[in-house]
Amino acid sequence: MPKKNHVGGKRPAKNYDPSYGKRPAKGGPKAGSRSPGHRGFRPEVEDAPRQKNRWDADDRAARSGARDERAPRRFDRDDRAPRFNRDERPAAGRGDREGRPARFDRDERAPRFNRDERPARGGDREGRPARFDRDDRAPRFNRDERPARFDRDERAPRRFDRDERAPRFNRDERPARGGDREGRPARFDRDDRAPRFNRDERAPRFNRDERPARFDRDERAPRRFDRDERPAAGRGDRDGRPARFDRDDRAPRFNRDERPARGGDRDERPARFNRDERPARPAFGERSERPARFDRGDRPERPSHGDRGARRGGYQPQDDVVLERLEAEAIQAEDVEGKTFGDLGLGGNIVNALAELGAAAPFPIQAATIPVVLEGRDVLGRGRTGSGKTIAFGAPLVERLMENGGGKNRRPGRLPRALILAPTRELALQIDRTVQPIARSVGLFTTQIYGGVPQHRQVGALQRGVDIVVGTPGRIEDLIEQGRLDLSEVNVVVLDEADHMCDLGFLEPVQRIIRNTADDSQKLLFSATLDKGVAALVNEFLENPAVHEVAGEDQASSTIDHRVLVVEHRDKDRILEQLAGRNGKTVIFSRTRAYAERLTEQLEDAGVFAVALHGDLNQAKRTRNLHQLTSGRVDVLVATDVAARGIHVDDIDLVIQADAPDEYKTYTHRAGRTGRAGREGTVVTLIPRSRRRRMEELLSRAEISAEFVDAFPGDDIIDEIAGRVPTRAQLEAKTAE
DNA sequence: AAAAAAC
Repeated sequence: MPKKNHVGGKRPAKNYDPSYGKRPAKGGPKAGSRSPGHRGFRPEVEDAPRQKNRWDADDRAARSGARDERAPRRFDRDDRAPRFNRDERPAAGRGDREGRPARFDRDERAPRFNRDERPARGGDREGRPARFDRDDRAPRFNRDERPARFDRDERAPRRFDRDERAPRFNRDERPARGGDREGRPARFDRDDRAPRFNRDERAPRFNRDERPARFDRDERAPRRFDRDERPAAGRGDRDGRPARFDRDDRAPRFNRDERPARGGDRDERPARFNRDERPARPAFGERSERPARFDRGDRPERPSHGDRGARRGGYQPQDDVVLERLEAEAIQAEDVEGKTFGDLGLGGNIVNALAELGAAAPFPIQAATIPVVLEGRDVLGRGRTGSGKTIAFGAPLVERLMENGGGKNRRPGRLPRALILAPTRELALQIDRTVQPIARSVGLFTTQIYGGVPQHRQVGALQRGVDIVVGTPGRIEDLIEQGRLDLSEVNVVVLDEADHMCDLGFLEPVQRIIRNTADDSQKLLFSATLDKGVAALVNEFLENPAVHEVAGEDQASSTIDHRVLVVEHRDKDRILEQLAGRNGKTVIFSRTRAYAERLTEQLEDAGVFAVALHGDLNQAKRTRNLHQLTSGRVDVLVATDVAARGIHVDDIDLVIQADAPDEYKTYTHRAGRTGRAGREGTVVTLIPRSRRRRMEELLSRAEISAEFVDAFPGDDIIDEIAGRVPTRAQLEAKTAE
């Protein structure tokens, strides 16, 4: 330290009084050996003549030395931090900070990203990997924002941030720097930093964080989005807990050991709570019967909404039990007119929160299920895509917690009392964005528990105490197994996309999770395609469920126009380009991740900005790319079925199925990304001639009628579907021909 | 057969 300061400082001894004055004074063996030999004495002796001599004679040496240190400051803030940190670390106490190196890496990362991205911007995209290009795109739109965001995201979340505040300054300054890069420092910095610091630090880093750098990125990005997307919500979490988050996270670790103890309490608490709070619950005895009934019937093969509505009570005997009740509870759109959320039994705060969310008056499915959920009954809700199911279960769920809660619910460390499960992370996030504001309006907290991001934040939130957990099965079960998530006091469980949650691969984890909730917890199952597939869950967990749907939800009342284009395989790419190169938000579905990826690149090459969404992307990219569409920075999203269900993006007016779906339910859900809340939309499915028959059958099962048309690149029908009005380029082209 | 869901 002193040496550096001295050399770098090239200033009068004043600055070094503390260390300098002492050394010579001590004159001890150590001080003497060091300082006198090298800089220790020089400075003082030279002090008098110093400045001049130095500037002249020592100039070069000093400067060279100084450069090493100063250059970094000016050019490379990244460098600086690292160096200073090095020196400081020992003092700071390495024990805890072995993790720090990570910071350095972060600093370096940004640069790296920039490098890759910049060239891309340059316009050499073609040469690069498809993935990079995508990343670049965002930059194009967000140039200014990205770099900054990445940096912020990475550090903010970290507990190290506090210590690293210096680095933060760097962040802020970097952006500017980014601009200057080209001129100079960029190269310098790169050479200096990355090689040395990174190599050494990286290895250790992996150990510390446990995760590779990539994971870190993922973790941070998501956060950033949270902020952007959930201004209110994001802060909501922070209002009470903000700065403490990091700290809290650490504590959790220590608490780990303590939790086991909790486990012991679980058995007791849950039981008591449940019994006391939900005495009204129906007896278990009936379970075995009802489920069975549900099992038999519901929708044997392909029951149609239309049929149902048309012939009430005309169902097969086995279905009668369920269906009859269903019919009895079916709500007519007319019945909803004039009703308010308050009329349905929701409190003022919740009603206001809903209004702020844009829900002024209840939709049919909401009017149908909210009162029943408030009664405490198990509910099966079926409302078509975009009909408002999230609020249908979210609002009454919060109201229920309020009724059963009381002040004791705010105590730190309280266990969650409601659980909402969703099949994808994006959907879980989306649900939370709706439920959180509602919960916050009455002082309740929610937290998201899903994979792909570090768990410490999630665990920290749980330890502080939350009322509603929203998440995906994997991470939830993981945390349960770790003893960090106790669902024993959960007395309301919601399964969104319930039928999908009963699919192979989901069912068992979901069952195990539900078994961790209170025995008599209220179960709410919702889906646009709710069918007998949920029998497995209904049989085991639901009691005398009320089944609700909205009458008249058939294609005749739909706002979606369905088309099928029969195309030659070789024409597929060009037709997709023609379709996607439109104005307006478009979602393209592919059957595989690889094709989604390839198609995204292909569209890029064709000049159509597009982003991908599939399970091969890290969570940061998934979140970011989806946000690109919602924010309007990009109009085209190419996705696998990860985006088929539940995802709501305003104003998607065209859904393109580059690959036809295999199941009618998949068709229904994909198509449901458009035509939401009564808006109009178009769904176009591309199929090879050989698939025509199969497609017709699928549409029949989905109770959808669509026009089949042979199409070739350039055909008017394609432009028509894309919503192009024959003007501009098109007219010119035709004129030219 | 694929996709999703933990690390």
